[in-house]
Amino acid sequence: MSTAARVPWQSVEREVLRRIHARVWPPGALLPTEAELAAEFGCARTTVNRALREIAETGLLDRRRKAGTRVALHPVARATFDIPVMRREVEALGHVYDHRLLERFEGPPPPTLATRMDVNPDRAMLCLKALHQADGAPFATEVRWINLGEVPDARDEPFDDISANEWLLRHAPYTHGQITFSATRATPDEASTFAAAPGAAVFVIDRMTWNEDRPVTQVRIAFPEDYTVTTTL
Amino acid sequence: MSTAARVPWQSVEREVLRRIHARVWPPGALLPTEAELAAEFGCARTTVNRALREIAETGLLDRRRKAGTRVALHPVARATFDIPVMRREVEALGHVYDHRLLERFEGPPPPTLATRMDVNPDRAMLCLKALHQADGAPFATEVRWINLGEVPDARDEPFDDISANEWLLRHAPYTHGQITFSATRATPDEASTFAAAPGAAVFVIDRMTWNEDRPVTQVRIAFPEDYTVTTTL
DNA sequence: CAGTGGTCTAGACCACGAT
DNA sequence: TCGTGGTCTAGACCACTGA
Repeated sequence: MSTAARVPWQSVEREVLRRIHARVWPPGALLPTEAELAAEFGCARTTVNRALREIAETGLLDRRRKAGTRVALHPVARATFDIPVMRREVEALGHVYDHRLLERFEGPPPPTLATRMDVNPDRAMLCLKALHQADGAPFATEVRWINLGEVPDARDEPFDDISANEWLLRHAPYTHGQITFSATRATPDEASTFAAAPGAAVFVIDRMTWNEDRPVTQVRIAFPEDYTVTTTL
Repeated sequence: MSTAARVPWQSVEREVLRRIHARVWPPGALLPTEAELAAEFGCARTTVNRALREIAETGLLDRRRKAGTRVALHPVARATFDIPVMRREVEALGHVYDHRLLERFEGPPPPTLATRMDVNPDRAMLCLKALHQADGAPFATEVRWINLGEVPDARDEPFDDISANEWLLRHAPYTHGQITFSATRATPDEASTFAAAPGAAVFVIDRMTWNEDRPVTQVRIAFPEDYTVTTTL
């Protein structure tokens, strides 16, 4: 057997993947039932189920009761990214992390943000503008709005020792969120911060989080042109 | 019981998540063992295992034999993106998809690409430049290199009816790949295609795939500024 | 060494959904 | 309707790793 593996469900997974790649089961093909595969591989159906479920999670298999398991016709590439805490990302690159709080005030959020977060546009939120640095050089800029109705303690936190992101992770739980990647032109502030030409491209990560149905925070992080987000398939 | 759920392992998952969010088990806290939780919830240990394993996959729990299960101290945001076939993405937006092959030739790859893909820089590859359109308007530009040593059939395919991506999905299996997101300035070609100012920002998806250890294809897809990639946490 | 999670098994019941 | 996957259970053995 070419697919040596100590863990049975993983060896089943490998063999199934091998057959898919080798076109033994081409796109659209119907696989044998779990029971049949269990008999073939000499293991319990539970083990086959675990293997097929893992593959189905990657989008390569399409499983439906009664219809059976098919090789996906349009295998969507499903990529998982880890969005680390900025400090850890910088340190993982071998640099010394530092951050500076550039500006801080309480005020009404911009109308578009109030709409996006579904908050009262007249209620003041806490706005923080910060700069993340690697070895003393600008690494990313951050503009953050915090919903003081949900996180009142933020008012008493200076955010000079600890970044807002790290503080929020510890003090303000969130149940779900949304992340958006995009490219845009640097604002004049960003361009000068990054010592880039006016109108240079920046990579933007926009992130909003909620605790149940209550908005917690929204942040826009801008990286200079050479920044990339990478993952493996 | 607030955590109603027909499926037991999912109700265990919800209850554990609830306790994490409610700081019953704050970051760093040690959870009871699987056996203890199984006794508390009145279910089999297998069921608790399934629930905790699912949570651990999101990065919220840290599990180790003997050490037990702990709430992660630095919960990395783990986001999964679906990178669909362009046709489907455009159609999902309610537009009519179309694509045009702009240029096609065989030649040696750029040196940087040959290095990245680890191919012989003297062996010709197939280069395709294409434009993806939504309702007749430019949606994205694509520059693709195909390794003819691995996919010789590509030479005989006109790529006028079917996009290279869709054709490759059907005819050239891949076992793994790499995806990189970045922001950069539009090339003059891209700027004129998108009717944007010279040097405008574009969002770039760079993707390379391998079949086992043999490089299959590399593609750079550029989107105009208003394009975003979004996911939920 | 010993405690904890990781996994396997055999059998069972059930929900979904194609026909 | 009834075949298929989804899940649960009870018990078991084992791999890893902290003390």
